[in-house]
Amino acid sequence: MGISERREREKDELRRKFMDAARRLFLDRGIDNTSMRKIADAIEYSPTAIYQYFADKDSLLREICREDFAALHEAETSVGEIADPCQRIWQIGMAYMRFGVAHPEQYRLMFMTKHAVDPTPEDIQKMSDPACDGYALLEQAVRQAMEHQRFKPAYADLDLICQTLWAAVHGAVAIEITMKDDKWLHLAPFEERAKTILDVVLDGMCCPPK
Amino acid sequence: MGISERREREKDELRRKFMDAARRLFLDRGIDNTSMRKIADAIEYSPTAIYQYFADKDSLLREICREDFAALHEAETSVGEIADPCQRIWQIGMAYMRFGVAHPEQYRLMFMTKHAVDPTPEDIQKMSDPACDGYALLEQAVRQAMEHQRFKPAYADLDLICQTLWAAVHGAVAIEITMKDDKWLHLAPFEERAKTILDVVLDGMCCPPK
DNA sequence: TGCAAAACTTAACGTCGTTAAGTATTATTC
DNA sequence: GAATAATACTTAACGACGTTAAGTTTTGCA
Repeated sequence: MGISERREREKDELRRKFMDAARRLFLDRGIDNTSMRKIADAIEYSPTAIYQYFADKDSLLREICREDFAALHEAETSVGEIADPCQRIWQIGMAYMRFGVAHPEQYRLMFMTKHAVDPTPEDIQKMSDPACDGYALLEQAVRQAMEHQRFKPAYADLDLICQTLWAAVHGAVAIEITMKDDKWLHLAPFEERAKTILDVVLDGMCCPPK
Repeated sequence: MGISERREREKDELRRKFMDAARRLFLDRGIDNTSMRKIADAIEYSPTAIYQYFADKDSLLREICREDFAALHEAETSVGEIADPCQRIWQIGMAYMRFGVAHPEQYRLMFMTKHAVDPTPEDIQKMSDPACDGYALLEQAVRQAMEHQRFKPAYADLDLICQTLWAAVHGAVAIEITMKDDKWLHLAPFEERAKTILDVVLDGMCCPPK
């Protein structure tokens, strides 16, 4: 039964080619200027061939998005082990923001676009695993900091702390992505803004190690 | 010469009607589901009639956006005079965020969409006037707080402070707008998140009044 | 009343996402 | 090994989009 396996393999390969072509075009020409037709054309297939591999454009986008989440997660874990939990949060935040500005098109797709996705049970499991999901990773770091009493008494809600941190870094990235070319705004250099917001937020929430 | 004045008036009225119809549709059906054709149809004109009043769809969007900025500014000024400069910043921030979540489509257009606008000289003047522009209003409040030595010594750059505040509130609004319907996220109630991020950021940057 | 300009419409172009029908190619069955 | 069934892919088409060009009606003025 090696035949059907080869067929399977070929299908996977073509699927891969579609996704790679799509991602390439997204990055090169922007997501809005990338049509199904252009994606197919890039690998010399007819536009409708895509629909044997992806239900529609949104599904294709979602699959690419899924891979990007994995990439972000890797960027976040690349900070490695850091003893001080607050320092660790700081580094994760910086990794997040650097990823965002380095991959603006992906970031826009991941966090600035509404997707009507109903996550599969499998997704849900992955998402609560710090080894897979970026948010879970942050949660883990925050939980550690909480255990070491590194947050001021006013900040005791795990979700709220995480979402506050997330809002801060997301705001910084989103503003950079959307506004960096705007003439009328004198934005400070991004690294400076990124570091400042993390400093400020952590300074606002944390207390020194006992 | 009353005739040409009446004509002028009529042009303005029709222009208004196009803009009102456009905004109505944006709010009702979302910005992406609103086409030039539908806008024209809504007030019983042919699709191409619009192009006598607006160069293209983007121009129409920009004009609507301009009005929304005025509305946001009004929301921000409605907090009134508050003696304590940091309290004032807090209130402006809350007004900003409440505006954002109350008018998500507009907010998306205003702050989450890239516009390649070259501001006119007139625009530039308006934008530096706290009586017109929201960012200038924030800047003014921050400047006042600086004058009263309400920021920690580490935070002495006006632009950086403003942009840090902005990133925080923008992040909160943007996450709410984009993610509020996402199943897999347990977002805390918005008001809570909004208040927390302002508390945290101001707590991180400010020191008590001398 | 005739004419020029302005306001508006119709028709069209090239784009898009997507579906349905058709055609090759491949695997399976006799 | 030829006939049949399934798979993979293409062609053609639909209805929608933003926008332009050409045509038509309406209007103001001589």
